Amino acid sequence: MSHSANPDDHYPKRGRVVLHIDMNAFYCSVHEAVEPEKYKGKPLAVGGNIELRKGIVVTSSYAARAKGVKTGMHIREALKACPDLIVLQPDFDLYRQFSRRFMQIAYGYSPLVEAMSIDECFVDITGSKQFGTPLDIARTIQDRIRDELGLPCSIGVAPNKLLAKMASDMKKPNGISVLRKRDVRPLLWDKPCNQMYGIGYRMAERLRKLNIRTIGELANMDESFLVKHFGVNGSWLKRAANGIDESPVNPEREQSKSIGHTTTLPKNLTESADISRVFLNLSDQVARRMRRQKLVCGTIQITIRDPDMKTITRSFTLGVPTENADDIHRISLKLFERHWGYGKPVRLLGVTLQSLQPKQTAAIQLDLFEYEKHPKKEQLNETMDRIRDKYGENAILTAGMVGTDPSAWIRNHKRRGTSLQMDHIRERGLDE
DNA sequence: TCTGGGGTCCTAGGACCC
DNA sequence: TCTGGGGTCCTAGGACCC
Repeated sequence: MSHSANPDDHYPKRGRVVLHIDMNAFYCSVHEAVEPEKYKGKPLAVGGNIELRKGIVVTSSYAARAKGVKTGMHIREALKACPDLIVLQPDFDLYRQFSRRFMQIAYGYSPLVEAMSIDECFVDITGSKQFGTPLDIARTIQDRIRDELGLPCSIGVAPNKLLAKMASDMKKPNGISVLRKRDVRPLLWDKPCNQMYGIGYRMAERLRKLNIRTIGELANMDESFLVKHFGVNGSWLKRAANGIDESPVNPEREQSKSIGHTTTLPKNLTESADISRVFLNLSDQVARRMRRQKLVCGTIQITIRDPDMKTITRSFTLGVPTENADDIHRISLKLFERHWGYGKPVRLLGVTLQSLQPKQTAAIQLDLFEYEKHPKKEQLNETMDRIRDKYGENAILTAGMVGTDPSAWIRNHKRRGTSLQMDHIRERGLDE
């Protein structure tokens, strides 16, 4: 494996070694791993339900990609390109279990694991010499994820997060790529700017207007010129294009800053009864997710999208933070009525909780007496949460949640008993 | 008969306070 | 009649990411 007997030789004297693990076609791969006899090697897409106007490909398997299926494509078009495509509805509880398990494997080689999203993480292995060279460790992790979970992944090995992230992208699926600072010039400088992590469509356009098309051109720009045009972002741009990134791998992901749910409605809605029911279901689900993390929210934001895809948000800050679905429902409706009103059709509705803080600190900061004004309600919340954890979201429904209209689909998936919550990983780290 | 859903971070103006 | 400067919070929107 290693060319040198001493792994020491493969670690920098100064500086870090960072891995970026990127699961390949994650959602589809999970379904293939769980039911290989049905799905292994088949053209597969995880996507929305066309009947409910959610007909978009979220992820597709490599077999499907080979036939022209792409993320973001309408299911209809995907089926045109690949008639034998199997379309599956997403199962996020299942994905979260596998997410946790692959990160746990990485955690065996360093405590510095940062969950970046459900299918990606960074691992700082600067201090992991006892497990071998960086390449040894990357291979071991990749093998174990394949053997123990049945999932493919790509791994980037680099001196920082930015390069590790870009390295994991270079060989898919099942690749391992090393990207050192000296590789940046030959490998990245001739690539267009938007290939750089952190530069999206808009920024690339703005750069193009300044005649900056490649990462190399960006790297060689005058910093003061970039700062003049992009403010503080200017220095970041130049440093990134030169492969410089000091940001640490942070295993202690702070608590969530916001928790939200949005849903595209099966049909545009205008009626108050329908809209109220959708907000009730959204409020209920979002409040439950917040309580699971033992948080309360100070601000409630709603999202409204009209049939032309124009989206607005409106928010309201409470005097006293809450954890109750009915408070959230009441405020959401009030915001909707104040800023939109009935009769104007809406295509999508959402509820997002912000200004989150631990319930404990809220209770201390605020007058405890004021806060515990409704001890019975708190007990009721806890009891109902427990029952629903055990028997599924539909075990208890409040009046008004039930509807023949499919807004109820929001909670229409059963929770598995063994389901592991990403929320908990975030909250307590990986070694709970 | 277009274009899902979950986030983070940043900006910018106005209110309000000192 | 003119009018500083700093700071925080709230609100709305936009860019970017997976």
